[in-house]
Amino acid sequence: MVTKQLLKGLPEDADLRRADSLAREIFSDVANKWALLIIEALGERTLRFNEVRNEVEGISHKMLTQNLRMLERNGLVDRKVHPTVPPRVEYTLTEPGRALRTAVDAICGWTHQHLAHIESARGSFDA
Amino acid sequence: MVTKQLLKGLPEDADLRRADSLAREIFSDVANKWALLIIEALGERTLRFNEVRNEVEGISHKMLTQNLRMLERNGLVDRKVHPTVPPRVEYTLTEPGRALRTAVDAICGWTHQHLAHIESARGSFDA
DNA sequence: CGGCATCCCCAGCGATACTG
DNA sequence: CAGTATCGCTGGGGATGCCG
Repeated sequence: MVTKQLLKGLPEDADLRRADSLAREIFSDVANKWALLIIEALGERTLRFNEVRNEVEGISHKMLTQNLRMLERNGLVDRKVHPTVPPRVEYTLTEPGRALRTAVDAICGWTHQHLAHIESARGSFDA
Repeated sequence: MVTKQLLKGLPEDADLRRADSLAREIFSDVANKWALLIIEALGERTLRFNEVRNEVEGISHKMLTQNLRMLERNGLVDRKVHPTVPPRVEYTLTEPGRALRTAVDAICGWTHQHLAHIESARGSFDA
């Protein structure tokens, strides 16, 4: 199984341990609400900072910068600064970013497909 | 696009607005590190509370209960209590839970496939 | 064993303001 | 317009202890 190391941890080989802890780190970076929503918002497009902000409902200026930095650092988004005045900064998904987006799409799709089931499950549970 | 409403929000129809806010809520529930790791840990298996705890590195007792409750409430995991002493509580993914798991698998797979790329991207960025 | 409640603390986040 | 910095709060989450 491809995820074995991510979950089990504690392989004996030192290189594997390093790779695994790196994988955990990346997973933690990426598996959070804002990061996923930003990736989904970017899609195939190139957006400016405030355009992303408008696409991602409820995100604060600060959270957006933080997450964009993190995604840039991990090579998931490309940040292009145009040296104009006023500044113009454009964000685009890189190839790895687009690859991850298909997984995010799957989650979004899943969410919509199971809305009804979940709503009724909640109904039963809350009773 | 299947995710349009999740991202754009503000549809004019009242029912759509409700559905969309519900979708956002579910997405926020599900798109977090611990929930995804728990789903991945369960996989096709049935695990007891402390077994899940052992599979999910670093999760606290409290976080595990909270997330399991949340997943149960949303109908993603089934919780079965055996009235024995000491108690025995088993958790299993429901059908929707297993469906979501394929998306989580994709993320895990993606993580491993891009380890090298990400590591080098970090190297450049940090310089 | 698993769950719930309580306490407590720190990091995460929002708000605000200032720079290029 | 975009980014950084600072401040202040609140709530997330860890630790602990007690029940069924």
